[in-house]
Amino acid sequence: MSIRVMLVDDQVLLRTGFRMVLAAQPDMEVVAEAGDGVEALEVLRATAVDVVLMDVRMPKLDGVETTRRICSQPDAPKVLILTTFDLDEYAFSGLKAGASGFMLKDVPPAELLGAIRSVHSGDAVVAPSTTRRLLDRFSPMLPSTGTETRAVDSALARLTDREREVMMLVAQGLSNGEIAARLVLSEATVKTHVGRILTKLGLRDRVQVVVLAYESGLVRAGGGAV
Amino acid sequence: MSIRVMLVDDQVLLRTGFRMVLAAQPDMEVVAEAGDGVEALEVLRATAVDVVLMDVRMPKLDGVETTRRICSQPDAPKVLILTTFDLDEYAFSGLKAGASGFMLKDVPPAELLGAIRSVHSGDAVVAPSTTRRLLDRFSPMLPSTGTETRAVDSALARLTDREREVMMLVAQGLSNGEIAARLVLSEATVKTHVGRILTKLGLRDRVQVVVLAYESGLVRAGGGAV
DNA sequence: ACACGGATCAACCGTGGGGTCGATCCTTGA
DNA sequence: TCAAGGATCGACCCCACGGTTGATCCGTGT
Repeated sequence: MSIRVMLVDDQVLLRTGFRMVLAAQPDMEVVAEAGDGVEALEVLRATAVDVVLMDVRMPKLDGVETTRRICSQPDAPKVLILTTFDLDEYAFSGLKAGASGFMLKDVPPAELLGAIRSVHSGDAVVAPSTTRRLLDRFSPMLPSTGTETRAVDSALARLTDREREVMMLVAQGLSNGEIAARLVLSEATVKTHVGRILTKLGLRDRVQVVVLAYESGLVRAGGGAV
Repeated sequence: MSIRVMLVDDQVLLRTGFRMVLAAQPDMEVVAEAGDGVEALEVLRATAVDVVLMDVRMPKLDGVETTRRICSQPDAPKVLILTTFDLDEYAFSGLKAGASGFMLKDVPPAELLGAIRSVHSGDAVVAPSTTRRLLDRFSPMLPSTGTETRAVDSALARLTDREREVMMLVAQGLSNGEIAARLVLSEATVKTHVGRILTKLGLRDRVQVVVLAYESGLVRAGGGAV
């Protein structure tokens, strides 16, 4: 089945150009268009879409906010943000809003098509020049606070939040040192946590932790580790 | 003037493949090769190079450390890191060490060539799937549907039957001794097999083997392990 | 006949991981 | 106010693990 693409941009000419390029692709089709954010949200309620090409600067509702609302919905399409300049803050805020990619409007068609396919298959795409700035900005890492803990196993439930957090990283194949760096802790602390995890779960070593993490559903295959 | 490329990888076959691809390009030439980090640093002292294609897993001096030393020098060439999988920390630590890019070894040649040109012109390039994880790390929770079994499958196919048999047991959390008992072998033999598995798959330790086994579908959750 | 890859084993060694004990700091709640 | 549990860190020890090298045996293919 072909990739259903939606174009959101206030410039009609630009939409036309993109439609031309996409029309030449056997595995893509433009199923919807919109000239601003409000219109985009309306159309999306009535149309099944895989990938949204989203402009940033638009009347009524800008691309970032539109992206946020789209991505907050269940079963949301992937959003690929397009903009003319990359020296603004739109790139980062757009990605934070849930976009899967960010590209300049002047990319070669072939690269844009590749980006659409990457995004559609679940990957993220960022323009090379933007990537560098992203890396520069985020190399000092932040303490992540993703606490979406559901009721799991009785044994797993006995773990503290912190221990479960460490366990997730162990289950991704990280060493104690790497976990310490990621959480901004000393390696000694990580060893303490890992040791407690092993004791509480009755496991021998971190290898078995990984197995249990997958078997218990704490971690699901396809989580992006590979 | 054409881009002077250096290949650093301990697999001669892989170097040959890359050399073939690059030789067909009018704007590129392979001016140097090395099989490990130490050799790479030596050669670099005597040869002018624009872009280095660097493997991560190598004997003597790994790709990350080699990259760090290269990039710490004035007038250093750009380093593009290549690896088989991206499930480990190599990507991040490589970029942190000063690399300008990170790509999987199984990228389409056209994409690799594009990456080399991007890096040479000063841009940063990161494989799409890695970009996603970079983003995930800093903006919690994005829908992830990693479809990236190509590289895994090809590398997995390089394992012998016996190695795959051992890998299955490793993936169930067994120690080398337990595997030896299970297969009626000496522990030394098991260690040999495990070592080869790690080398062939480009992994660091048995923990990552478990992760890969689940992520690649070699093992599926619900198998009654633990 | 020979080369080659796979399977088997051995000895060495450095390191990361796990066990144990102990310590401080903080929040929560009785 | 004090007890309890969680989070953080350090020191120590031991061993499984992984890297390296090198060896033998066997089947396949040239």
